[in-house]
Amino acid sequence: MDKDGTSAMENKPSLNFLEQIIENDIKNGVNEGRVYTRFPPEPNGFLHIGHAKSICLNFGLAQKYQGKTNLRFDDTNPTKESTEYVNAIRQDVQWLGFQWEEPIWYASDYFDQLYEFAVYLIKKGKAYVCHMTAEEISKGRGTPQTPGVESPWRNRGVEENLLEFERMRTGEYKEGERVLRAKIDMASPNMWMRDPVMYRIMHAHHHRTENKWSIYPMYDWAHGQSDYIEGITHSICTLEFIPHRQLYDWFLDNLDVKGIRPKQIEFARLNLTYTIMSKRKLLQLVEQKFVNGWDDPRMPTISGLRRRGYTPASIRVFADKVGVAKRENLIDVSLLEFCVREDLNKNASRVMTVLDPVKLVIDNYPENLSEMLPAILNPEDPDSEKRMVPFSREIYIEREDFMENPPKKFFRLAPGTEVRLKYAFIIRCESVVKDSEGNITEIHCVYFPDTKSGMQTTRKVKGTLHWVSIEHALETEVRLYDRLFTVPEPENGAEGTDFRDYINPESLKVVKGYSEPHVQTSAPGQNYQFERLGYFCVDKGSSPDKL
RNA sequence: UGACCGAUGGUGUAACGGUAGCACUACAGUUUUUGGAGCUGUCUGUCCAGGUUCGAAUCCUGGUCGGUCAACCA
Repeated sequence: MDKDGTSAMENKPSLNFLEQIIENDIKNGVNEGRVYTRFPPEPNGFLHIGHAKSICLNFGLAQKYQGKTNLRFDDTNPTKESTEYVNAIRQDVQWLGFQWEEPIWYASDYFDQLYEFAVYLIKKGKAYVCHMTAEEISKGRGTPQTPGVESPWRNRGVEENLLEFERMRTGEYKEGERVLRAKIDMASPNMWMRDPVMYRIMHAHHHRTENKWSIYPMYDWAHGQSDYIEGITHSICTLEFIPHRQLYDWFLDNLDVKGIRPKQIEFARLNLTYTIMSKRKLLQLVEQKFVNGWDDPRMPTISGLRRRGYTPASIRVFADKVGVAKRENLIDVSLLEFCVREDLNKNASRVMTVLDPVKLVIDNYPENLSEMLPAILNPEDPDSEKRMVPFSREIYIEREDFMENPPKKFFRLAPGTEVRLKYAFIIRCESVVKDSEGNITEIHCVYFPDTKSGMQTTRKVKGTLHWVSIEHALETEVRLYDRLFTVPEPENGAEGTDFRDYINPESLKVVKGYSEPHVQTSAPGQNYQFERLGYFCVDKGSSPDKL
């Protein structure tokens, strides 16, 4: 027994490090034991599978500890952001199955408040207006090994700073002429503490505040304060923000905040083999038309995965399985693929489709007869609905399901052998017809009427084939998606990365096939697990030529 | 050459001083009214060197290796 009175032998589910931090905070009554998280995307692109991990983390943690989660758009850089992205992101979060606390927040909601905070810091002598150029500031910052030098404007008076800051706001200066800086420590070993920029001048149109502002807060100045204003307790972000944490805390300390005090916690972002996860590069793929938009089914975006046929549940399970820790990771994309397969195998409807058809004639089946045979929509689901499949004398089977000279372990159709047609009868191959070049054009079989699916029979077969009645077949275009990239990832950096060297030409194939008529009545976006093909999504919601 | 973060099989992740477990991958077998389905099994792991301890993946010291940081991006 430990101090809590619980047995050490008990099989407690293990907690990840975030859960441990939170449980610790709850135990110690930090922020009254409340858990309030937020998901704070910048609306400058579509969300991808990496964001999905963050979404599942933030919303999942709040759910687990009876807390709440805000959706906040970090829209502090008007030149890169748009309402189009805002809408796409909202849709993706909802589709994943999460509901944020209303209303949706925007960092731009706090521009006035942030301005007041900045004035407060100026009055405390903790911030100043600097006239140096971006280049001068960067140079003055020094290097990680050597201290920076102080700006000549660093020690000017409060009144002058106030006046200058006001002029920045009213738009008197051109972009780059002035900047508001926090007055911290030019010799700090942490580069982000060497008088970081809080505001820069941008004469840009903002998607929400329009032309009201000519100064915009930097991420560091906006983020922690936004967290504070919203009452966020645990501000979860990725590892590259670790050096920013000191600054995050400095701002909060110097604003003398009271009440809920947010805490920044970092975790390792998701990396996937064969998958580009950088928004900048995804934007490049879109802009340079390597793909047809952010929601192209070959993209690792949430909307791309959705169109590809991924289910929200499969992505949530994936996010859970990859775990969360502080070390850099590279998850094998096959884990993601495993998660969809597992979900779809359990839940997706089945339908028979033949992609590379060869005609098969059942010689002893009546010529003008056809019958409807009952089939299960999903054999993995005991409550599965049934569908009726038409059967007739002439059918298509997959060309690869027949071999004239089969090797030993070939259990499908060959001259003289018997197989079952799924949901139908056992047949035996009697002969084949070939064209002048020796290609098989017809396979002739006999069937055994007393072997209809569900009947008792003593005949044993080693294989079962899928098939489609020619007369009833529906011509379908089947889209097969493979991974977009065949190598792990194009070299980092390199503005001019030529994706052509990496793109898998087989990443999208449109194949003509024949399906049973059931497909016709199905809903747009319906997932099917095609027998022997894995799954694909019948995406009737968009026109095929869009791809 | 500074500061910070990290290191457990091929890939991830657990074990919180007491049997190194789980999942994915790979491979093998088995099975089947189609499998990229099911079932069974196998392979591979605590970065190194010291120390503390009855006992170390875990604690300490020192190394090594990897990552991050010098946008008026987020």
